[in-house]
Amino acid sequence: MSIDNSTIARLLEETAALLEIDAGDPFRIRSYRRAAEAVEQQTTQLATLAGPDADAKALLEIPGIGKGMAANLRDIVATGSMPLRDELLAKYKPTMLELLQLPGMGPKTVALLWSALQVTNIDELEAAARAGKLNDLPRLGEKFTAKLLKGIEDYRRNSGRFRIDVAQEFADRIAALIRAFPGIETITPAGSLRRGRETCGDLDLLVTGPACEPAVVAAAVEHVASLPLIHKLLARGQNKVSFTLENNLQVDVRLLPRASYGAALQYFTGSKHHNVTLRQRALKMGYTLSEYALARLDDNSVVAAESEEAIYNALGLDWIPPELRENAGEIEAAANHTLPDLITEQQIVGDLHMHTSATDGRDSIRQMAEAAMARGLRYIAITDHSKALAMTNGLDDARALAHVERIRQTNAELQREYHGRITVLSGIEVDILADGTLDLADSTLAAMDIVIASVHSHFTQSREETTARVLRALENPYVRVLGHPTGRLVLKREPIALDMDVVLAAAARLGVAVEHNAHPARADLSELHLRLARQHGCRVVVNTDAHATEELAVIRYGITQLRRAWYIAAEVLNTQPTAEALLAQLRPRP
DNA sequence: GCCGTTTTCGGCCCGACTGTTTTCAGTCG
Repeated sequence: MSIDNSTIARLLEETAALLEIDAGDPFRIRSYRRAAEAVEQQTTQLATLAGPDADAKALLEIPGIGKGMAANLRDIVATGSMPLRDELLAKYKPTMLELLQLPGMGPKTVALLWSALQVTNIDELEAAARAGKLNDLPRLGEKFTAKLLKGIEDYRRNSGRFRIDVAQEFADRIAALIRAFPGIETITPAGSLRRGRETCGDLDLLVTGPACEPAVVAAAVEHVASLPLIHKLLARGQNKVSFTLENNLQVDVRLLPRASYGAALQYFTGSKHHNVTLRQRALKMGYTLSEYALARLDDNSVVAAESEEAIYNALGLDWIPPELRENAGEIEAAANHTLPDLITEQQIVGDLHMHTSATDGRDSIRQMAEAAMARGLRYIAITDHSKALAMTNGLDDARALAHVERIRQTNAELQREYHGRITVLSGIEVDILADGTLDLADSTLAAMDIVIASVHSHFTQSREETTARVLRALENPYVRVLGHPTGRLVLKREPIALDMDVVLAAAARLGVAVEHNAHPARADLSELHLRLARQHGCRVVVNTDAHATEELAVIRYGITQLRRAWYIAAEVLNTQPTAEALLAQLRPRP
């Protein structure tokens, strides 16, 4: 099988890190990093673009890829490596790259430890530190050693990122504690939480208000540094406090004056690459951009600082929604006034995937419907499990048909009570069996408004087998939605079990809608797949897959992913105003 | 190694914090 984009990106990133240890030209290193990111963001497979019979110019179209990098990419596709990487690996050990993950360890220190003590991996580093050998080296005293040993311990115990909903919960709790201090008015989570990434490596909280003015900020810093839920205080400066929580989530709190709120929000929201490009743009215009202000280079006078919008506008740009700030073309679009009107949570008026107490859900049909109505939805589909999922009390043909009757009845009652404000569609989530057939009879499926087909079992199949199975299921004319297509868990970096390129193309051709599951634990379509789905012209629905009324709230996370992938309302089917309009957009039933 | 309202050379983002320093290098975001 040919090499995939994320592997290529990893090799480039690895080369950049090795070059750094080798004290290579910082700008050359940056270009390798930039190329790695560009590769990661491509939706087309580079193996084909850089293959032997590909158009030589295709690679050069990608920003950040020039002549030299294109040659590297062709080498990687042909041989699985490239000369510079091989050369560096002959000199250094690949395990040295892991040392860079430890706090306080950068390329210079890794290089120093290697040349002085021949340290090549974490175990050797720990042994050297415990033996006190580090203290003889310049810059590395007792404090450094102690910090490093703790860092190694933490790294071994937990080197993960946190799901966005978990990070959000802690952000809310910490914000409530900080707000107790008089003179604090606004607390905004910035960083990857504000940008809506699937996971957060750490938490950035931006605090402002009268208590954050320079003359008095020390007291507020003291308050933050002594919060009860701090597990370990990492750093505390004039206006910054860093600490970890019991679960090892790192929190950075910054207290900044109101006058520079917009600049700070812009700066700490990132992403890093977005900010770098923005600052380059500022320089070209004779400005300098920092966390305090956009200022003129010549006399340092402030051009904009209080609001993000003022800063972007002064740079000749429309305000850019945080979800798009990844340096993936959003700055050009903002300059040309072609940023899309991203889809919003309010535009989603239906949810086509949820479970009830008939199978493994917690609440009744009526409870789910009323909760949905309270959230402003106009239609939902009840889609309980079918029999193959025995542990969920899945429905067989007879129970499924009886359940449809109950859904219809409940719908009729609700229609009367609420004068048509909510419509409950009847549906089912059927399992795609190992051979690609479904576990309920077609005659049963014919009774459903919505049939979602999902892969739930037989994960021992190969990627090719699973793909073939899904393709066969899509051929069943009753299937209208492909449910959580990848079965992916966000924090488990398992290889995707499906060839999504093939699956999405088939779904588009057959008119089967593809579900983007909104729950962060099951966020099936990654941003990359969402972009791919759009390229293929897929119909997309965003669903909660709720198993209880309160889970309907997770829709916001699904919307965020859609926004990050630049979706507008027209591209998502459950923005259709009514259940009838929605059904008309789905694959026609036989 | 990339790139061009500085276009084939000479640029390439900014500031805070830490430790072990008596003026700063390295790391981090």
